[in-house]
Amino acid sequence: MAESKADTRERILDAAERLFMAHGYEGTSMRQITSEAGVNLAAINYHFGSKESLMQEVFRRRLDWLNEERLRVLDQFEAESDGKAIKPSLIVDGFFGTLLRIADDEERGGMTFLRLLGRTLTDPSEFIRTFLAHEYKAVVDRYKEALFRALPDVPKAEIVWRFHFMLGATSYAIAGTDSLRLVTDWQIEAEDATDRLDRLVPRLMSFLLGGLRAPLPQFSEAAVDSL
Amino acid sequence: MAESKADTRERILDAAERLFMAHGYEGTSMRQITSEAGVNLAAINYHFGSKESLMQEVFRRRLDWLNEERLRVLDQFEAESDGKAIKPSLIVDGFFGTLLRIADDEERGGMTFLRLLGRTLTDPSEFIRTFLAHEYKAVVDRYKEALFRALPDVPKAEIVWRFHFMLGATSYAIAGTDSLRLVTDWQIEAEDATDRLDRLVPRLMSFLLGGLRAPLPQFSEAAVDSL
DNA sequence: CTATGATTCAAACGAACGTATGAATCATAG
DNA sequence: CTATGATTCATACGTTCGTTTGAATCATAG
Repeated sequence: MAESKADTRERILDAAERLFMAHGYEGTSMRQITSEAGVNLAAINYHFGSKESLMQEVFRRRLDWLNEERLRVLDQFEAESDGKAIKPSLIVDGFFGTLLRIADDEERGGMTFLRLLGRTLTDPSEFIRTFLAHEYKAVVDRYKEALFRALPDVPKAEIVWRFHFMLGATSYAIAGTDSLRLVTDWQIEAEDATDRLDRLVPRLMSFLLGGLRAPLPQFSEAAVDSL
Repeated sequence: MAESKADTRERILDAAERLFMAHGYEGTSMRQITSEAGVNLAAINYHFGSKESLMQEVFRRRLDWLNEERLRVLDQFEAESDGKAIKPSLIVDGFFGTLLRIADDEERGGMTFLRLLGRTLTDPSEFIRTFLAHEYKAVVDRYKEALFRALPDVPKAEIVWRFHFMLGATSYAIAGTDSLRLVTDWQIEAEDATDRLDRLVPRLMSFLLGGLRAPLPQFSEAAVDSL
């Protein structure tokens, strides 16, 4: 019984994860989900209550581990650095590297979940954004604090902005991997898929760290005083 | 007559732009649009043919100017640099700065259009992505070429990736300005809105250039040969 | 074996969706 | 002023949406 229940629930979650990634929340119907999962239409409302709750559960299933792992990694860095600030490259890797390495980990959602997450960060639906914001807040706050300590000469506002920029570059890098690839449409040498994934992490890391450590911007004319 | 027609068309486009930005394409109904525009429900199908065509017209109205301006700026840089490569900072400003300065230009769509564009780059809807890709291709190709010449020591594949990352950071910076602000939730000093916008451009430019000029990534073990 | 609670199922609900229609209204040309 | 073509309008069409319902089926406990 418990197995059947868990089975149906997981089949629904898997199908929903894939379809929400491919067509978005509004663009995916419950009939598509239950059809792809091979379960009855009413199963979603029975097991999750509503489409919204299903969406939240799709994320919670993956984010619980991700956020715990991110905190665990940061704890470990802090324990190993006895009092001194952690290197920015380690902090960035703890947050973004931990996320990106899910790509190879089908158990944790793989590329499907990564793309879903990347796209959802800019999703227009109100309840999704508030849910994600709430889910992320604690972890982001800890990483921000770590960056403040690691870069004492950089104004905090600047660090927050750059964290924002890093989030954007990362989410777009994974969400757009085959959507807006058309835009850039690299006639570049066609690295095969695995290559591309293996190399994405170091490539993105270099970019993020370069941006994080870039020279501070010069603001024109007025309003320079507060710096 | 022509005025009334143009008026209705523009009222629809304005309302659609705002609502698509706020709720997404799938999340916005034709009844919401016509209601907000103060026109009859059938007006959209009469003037645009379908909801999809309306969406395309919403973008074309803004992108036509943006793409022309980007090409114009690049042409000018090339003319002024007689033969020599253009500085990366100018190229980046030509592409991303030109975009971001729309924020202050209500005539060209202002923040509403910027947010819509940022969100749409990762939109799940198939036809939207193909439309945008087609609309962007020519301009992106010219800017890529300019970057290739400006950074002859950086492998082309790397430049293409970093262009991708810059696109992501930018679109997220504008799309998420009040959505995922919750995530970062800066208790930082509350710069007022105009300040924030004035400073966003130089802040983002510093970040983008830092990322673009970052040290090249080191790939682990195998597959380093092709570099 | 029987009873009980959990799960699945087919079927239907009302609401909202994008689109189509034909008459009414409008502005202009002759 | 009248005729013509463009625009607006109220209304309806057929689908699809998320959700609900009550009976059928299943697994386990007594």
